[in-house]
Amino acid sequence: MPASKESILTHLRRQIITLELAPGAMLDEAALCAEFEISRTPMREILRRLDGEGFVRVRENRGVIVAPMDLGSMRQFFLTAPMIYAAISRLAAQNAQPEQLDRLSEIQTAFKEAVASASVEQMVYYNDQFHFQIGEMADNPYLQPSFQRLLIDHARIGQTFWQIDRHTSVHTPDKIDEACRHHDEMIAAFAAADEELSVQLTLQHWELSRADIETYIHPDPLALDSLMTG
Amino acid sequence: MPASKESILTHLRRQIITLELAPGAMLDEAALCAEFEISRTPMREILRRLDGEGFVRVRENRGVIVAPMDLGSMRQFFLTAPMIYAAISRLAAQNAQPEQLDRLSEIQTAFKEAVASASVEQMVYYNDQFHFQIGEMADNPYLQPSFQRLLIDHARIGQTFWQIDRHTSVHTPDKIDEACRHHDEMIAAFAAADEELSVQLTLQHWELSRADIETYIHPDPLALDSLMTG
DNA sequence: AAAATACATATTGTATACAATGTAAATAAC
DNA sequence: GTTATTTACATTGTATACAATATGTATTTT
Repeated sequence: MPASKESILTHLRRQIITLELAPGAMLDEAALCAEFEISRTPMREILRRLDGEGFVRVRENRGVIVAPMDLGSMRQFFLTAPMIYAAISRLAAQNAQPEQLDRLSEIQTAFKEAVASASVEQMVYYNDQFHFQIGEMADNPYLQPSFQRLLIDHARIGQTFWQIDRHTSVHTPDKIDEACRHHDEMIAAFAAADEELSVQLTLQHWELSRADIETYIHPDPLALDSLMTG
Repeated sequence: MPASKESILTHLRRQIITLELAPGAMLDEAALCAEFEISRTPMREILRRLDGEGFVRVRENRGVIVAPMDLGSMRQFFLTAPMIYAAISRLAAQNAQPEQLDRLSEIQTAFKEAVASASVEQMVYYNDQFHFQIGEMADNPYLQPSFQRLLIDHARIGQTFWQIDRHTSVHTPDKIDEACRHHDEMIAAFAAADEELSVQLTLQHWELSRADIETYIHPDPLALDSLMTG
């Protein structure tokens, strides 16, 4: 039984934000057709849609690659994210519908389960879903596309550093617990339609993430003398 | 000779922002194929790309329509535009390349010609191109998609009110001259990499546009007594 | 006569064959 | 031995036939 287009889109989006498909990786059209048991026409449509959403890049006559993550856009990412996140958060507080808040709580439950089971991939996925849902709540067709592009790279950058965490065992579960608490507080702020609190919490949440990433970009230098003399 | 895909995209984008294709209008796939002498496959790709860019909406099994302009998103438009415009402007001042500034000047020349020939459609088109180019200069892959969506509706709203202008003869060429002067000053500010001035001019430019539109939404009420007694 | 169903038609979506383009290996030229 | 050019192959793009879905009309039912 061939997969539905919607499910294939979801599957590929997930693979990309969890780095299961690496930035810059070539996507083989024929292989994907075989994998999902559909013909080239709808698969090409899916890939072009993912291009429109910023997940992949379709290059004329030269195949499709997963959207690269270069250092240049990293700078733009840190510059842009807080502004858009704050704006989305304010709008979410203004416009959140009860059913949307329920959905947000559901996602948060799934996120907590992922934290409990220490699955980095699941954590990244449900964290992304959590913020995506906030974007839905904001209900601003102009900001949405930028916000969603930020989420793609935020997930991928986060995944990168959380993976490093696992290897180095440097990881502080405190950070994740704090992020989780932020989520709970944000849900409450949205439900209370408290714009200022929503923005404030969102910026705190961003700062936590930013500082975490920065730690790995600018780590405390090694003690040179001990290396030289030890 | 069939038209190239790129030229078809440009053509349709232009028709949409100049309201030659009205918001909500049905696009007949077969008719477009005949018009541009290409088969359905590449035409469908074009329409889906335009969807990704926010020009049209592809509805599953129910055809393609020009992106509608409802009152609800109008509010979001006025809320969002100044923030994004200011951010793009600042980045453009930071990152503008000489060739990009040359191109911006070229577009401004074309805009002035449109003003001189009083062609509303041409004015809207080159004004859009002018701001689009500023978006290119900003070179921020995260903001670009939101900015471009704002430009689509800004062009269409502007076109709407300029057309009313023509009918009512209420129009003040001063406004257009002022917008034109803003453009010149913005070019200079970008060239000087003066971020603060760029942002300030952009917000002035926005305010001019906003006030102009508001005049038509909230016109001075008619003098009731003169109607009753006249 | 109004509502519901079934049918015919038009439109959209998918599969696939064919054409065009890019890539890489092999040969030729220097 | 290195660089060009040619040629074969793989991949991407396009046209078109066929399948599925929606829409509007005619027929039936109440």
